[in-house]
Amino acid sequence: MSELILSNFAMHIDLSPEEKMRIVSRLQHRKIGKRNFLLRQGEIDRNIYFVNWGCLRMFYTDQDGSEHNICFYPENWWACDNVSFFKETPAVNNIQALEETEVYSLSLSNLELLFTEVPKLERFFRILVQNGFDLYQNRIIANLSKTAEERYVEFRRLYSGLESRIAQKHIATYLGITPAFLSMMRKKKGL
Amino acid sequence: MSELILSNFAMHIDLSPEEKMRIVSRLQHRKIGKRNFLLRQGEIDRNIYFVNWGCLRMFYTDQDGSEHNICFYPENWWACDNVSFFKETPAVNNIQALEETEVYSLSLSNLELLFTEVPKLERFFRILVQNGFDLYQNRIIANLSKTAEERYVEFRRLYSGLESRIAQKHIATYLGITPAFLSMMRKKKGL
DNA sequence: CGTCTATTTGAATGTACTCAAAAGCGGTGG
DNA sequence: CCACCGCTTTTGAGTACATTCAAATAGACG
Repeated sequence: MSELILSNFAMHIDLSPEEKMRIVSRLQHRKIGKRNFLLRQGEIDRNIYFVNWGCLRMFYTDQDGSEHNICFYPENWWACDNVSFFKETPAVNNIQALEETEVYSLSLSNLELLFTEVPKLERFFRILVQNGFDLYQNRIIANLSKTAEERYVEFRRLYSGLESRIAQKHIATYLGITPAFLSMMRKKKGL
Repeated sequence: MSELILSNFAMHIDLSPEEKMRIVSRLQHRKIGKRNFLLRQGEIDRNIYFVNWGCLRMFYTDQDGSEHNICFYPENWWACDNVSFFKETPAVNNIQALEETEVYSLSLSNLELLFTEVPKLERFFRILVQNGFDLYQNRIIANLSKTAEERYVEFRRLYSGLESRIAQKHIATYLGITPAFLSMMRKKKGL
């Protein structure tokens, strides 16, 4: 039942059967119904989540009450508000399930225990943070230099297959455009 | 001569005089002339830089050859292409001096040695990475939800006093607008 | 002082937004 | 299983934000 997360670890580090067992024994396991929250603005993010199936989103709510999607997390992605989780400070973002979703989670204290038990994991999570950094940086570059249409194409490439699973209004706020404009763009391009 | 960098460390960790000495002894010291590069697209970023005085910028060059400023680093900031530095992979970005600049630098191997000598530094650099994450996340949110004018105001707040030191075209590409539009905006608002 | 680059200005254009209305779709209860 | 309600998507007209291009002006630097 935890094949996916183990194969995810295997992308960056080799684990012995014993190490795998140690890790699995520390994992919490949980299902979240559609539209339910794993984290709300103002709370401290106490867990890092691995999505086994389903899909999460992280979003920010501005002064006007408009939501802006920062990131999607379909199966095989790791979700958390990095800053809140590692610094143990109130999150500015929300994390919500877009579908019925199953996650494995690790609290910060369990993660730190695991780091002493399986030191290789330090490397894994460092890479994870770096990849997150990379993703954010690419996003900034895309927002600075690309049109909405190019960003849309990039979204489809990054989250291949996800488009048909989530509402267009969510894709629109991820791209930084209005749902109306996304709809028009799709029609024009026959996408 | 290294007061600024020591006060920078002191923002997050307390160091004994001995620890300070160990750190200072590992620092490289260097001056870079205006318009010179510390890192070019495709190279591996071998150092993390602390700006003692002067100003650096990190920018990305797209297919058309247009430059997009990702970040500025005036005095008391740490500059590096995080992903390239920690993963030792070719950088997609450039780092260049906008003014005659003095930096202290640490190679990855020296940094790792320092981590064993002064373990507190692990905490410091973890916070540094988290702050970088935070900055990037705010930038994404700003790009998704704010107008050019609001982003401009945010830039002036974040980099207080920097505006008068650097070319407007650099501010424009940081904001994701054209120099012409920035000029018009400034005039209209009497900013 | 001259050259080169940066900034300003203006007109025409394009990209994306707002608002409002209509159509589509999904879930829920009878 | 159908009908209805609420939310999402589509469509269109009018508008605002930001761009391009070009020319004029101002600044920086050798």
